[in-house]
Amino acid sequence: MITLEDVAARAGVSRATVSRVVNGDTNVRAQTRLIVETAVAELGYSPNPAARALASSQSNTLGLVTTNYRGGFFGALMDTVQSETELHGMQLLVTQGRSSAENELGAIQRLYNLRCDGLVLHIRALEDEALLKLAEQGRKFVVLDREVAGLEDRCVVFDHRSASELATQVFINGGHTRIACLHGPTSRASSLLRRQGFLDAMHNAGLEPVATLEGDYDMPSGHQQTTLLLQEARPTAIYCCNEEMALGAMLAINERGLRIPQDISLICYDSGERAPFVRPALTSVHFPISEMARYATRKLLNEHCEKESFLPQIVHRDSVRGNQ
Amino acid sequence: MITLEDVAARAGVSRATVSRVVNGDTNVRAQTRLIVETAVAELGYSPNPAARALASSQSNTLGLVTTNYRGGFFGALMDTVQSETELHGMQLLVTQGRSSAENELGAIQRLYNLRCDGLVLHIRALEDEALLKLAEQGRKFVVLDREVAGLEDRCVVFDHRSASELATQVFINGGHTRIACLHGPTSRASSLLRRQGFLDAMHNAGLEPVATLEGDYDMPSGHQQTTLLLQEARPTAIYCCNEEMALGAMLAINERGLRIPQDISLICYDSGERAPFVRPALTSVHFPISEMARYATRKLLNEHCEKESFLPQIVHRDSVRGNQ
DNA sequence: GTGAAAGCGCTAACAG
DNA sequence: CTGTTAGCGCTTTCAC
Repeated sequence: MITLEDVAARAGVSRATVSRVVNGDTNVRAQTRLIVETAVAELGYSPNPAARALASSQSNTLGLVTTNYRGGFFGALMDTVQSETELHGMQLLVTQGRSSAENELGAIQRLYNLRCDGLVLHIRALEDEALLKLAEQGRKFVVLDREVAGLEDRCVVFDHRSASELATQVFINGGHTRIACLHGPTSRASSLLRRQGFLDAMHNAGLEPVATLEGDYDMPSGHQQTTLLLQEARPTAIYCCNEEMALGAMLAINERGLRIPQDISLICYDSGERAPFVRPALTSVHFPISEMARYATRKLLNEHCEKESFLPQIVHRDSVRGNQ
Repeated sequence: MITLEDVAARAGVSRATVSRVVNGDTNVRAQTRLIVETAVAELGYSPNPAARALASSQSNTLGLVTTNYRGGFFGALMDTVQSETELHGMQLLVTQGRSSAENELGAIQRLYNLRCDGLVLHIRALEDEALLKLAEQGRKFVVLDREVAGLEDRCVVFDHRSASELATQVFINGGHTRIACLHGPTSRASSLLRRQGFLDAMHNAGLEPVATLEGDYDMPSGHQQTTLLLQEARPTAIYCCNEEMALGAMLAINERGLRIPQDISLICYDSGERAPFVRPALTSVHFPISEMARYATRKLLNEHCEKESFLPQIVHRDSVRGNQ
């Protein structure tokens, strides 16, 4: 392995100087810099991260902990956070919390033991107090898509309630009155918010929901709940709080011999993975997880980045009937 | 930060001894071990990976490079490789090759520069020669789901041809004669193999394919190709070379007012993400990527693990009509 | 603008 | 079985 020493010898300078040019220190004469740079190139030198980390007591590593790796927008999330991390010349370590507070905390501890310089947390199970305690210990982290009281400045949030309200409003504006909502587990704060947005919009329009059904954010539960719904009621519009459940709902609607949007209109929460690709393409309310993840990573790396807020937006596609 | 030194002082032993117990060296008296262990626990000591890596010139890190992070079975792949890596007390670094030879090589180099002890490569674009050259340079890696001539012992492979043959055979045994195949890009070796298996089975049965169509392994292309197919021909069975295209095919079939399996039977290549969850659940030929990934990781870590081979298996579900 | 020197926290011989 | 002693390759004062 080529070391700093080798490069220094080749260039006829000291190790300190090589270190300076490699790290972009400006206090080096242009000529010296050039000599060193050629030596680096000729030798194919690449700094040893372990030595660097040891000497500087910075690992140059960020950590990402998510609930799980499967489905949903995990790929997009990881992609975004990693791109941003690499843009800063750092590397990313990723771990999953496997949907339990215990595992999530374990993952976090592991990452800190690995000396990560900071963590992006996209977790659901771990309680606020644990996060608060971590902050007290001086740990550096940001929380993605979750509001923690007392940690507002570390949280990158999205207003799920008004996003849902907006989505529901599309139906209402289109003249729909018999509207159902298929939401996620009531054990999750963001599910509750999404449902609330729906209820608020209905209430403000003086409308009674045909039904509010609870699913698991997966396709089978979307299919099952919608099947039950269609047996008992005759909604003209269904609002699905994520894409997977919307796929399940589509299946159930098709099986029943009903058509979208002629018989039933559909809007879903959009992570951009599915909604544009099914037929009919689903009208949705966009959840800008990538943008949020990018901002979260920047925030972690750079204390003073200007505050951004993320507003829900409707993406009109082909699954809604009515005078939009 | 608590160091070895601190623990040594607390326990009244030398640093070397602490290092031994932390690393599970057996040459330590039980009593000494106990004292050290309590000191570790009381102080909350956790070894500094950078220092460790520097001193031992092993990073304790494995790398995984994949084509991309989105869809397909990436989540399962990453999950499996990481679990196996952590089982060995190591950590995993993941990068994507973004489907170009250049990027894939870049990702590999980056990971080696980061001093990864070994790499799991699940890549498509990079040419065999580049891989051969890497091997010559003494780089440690295994190749997942790809056969590289001259590197057979580092490759974990699956017989895509016979998997496809097996799948097609299910249709044939069921009495189908008008069978079409929707395969992936012919630029990819494994796509070609999957198509070949289909053609072989048809040929052996003395049957002429209704059509062989090329898609992009994504849902829109599955939808599009199937739509075209149904305009021009009337197959009773379609074999789809991945799940996403099968979803697209299902949509097209539904749109045409046809039913699965009454009018058209469907079988797909199965990565386990989708096929079991749609309605009707899709009969498929299982591609055991998780098992293969686990084996690949073990192989990377342990030179002498017994050879495993992975055989295609049919998972019967509800999308095939006929006397199976 | 550049060099000398002192570690960063750990592992790995080598003694004893 | 345990301690001593060198480094691992780099960053970082502090002089010059």
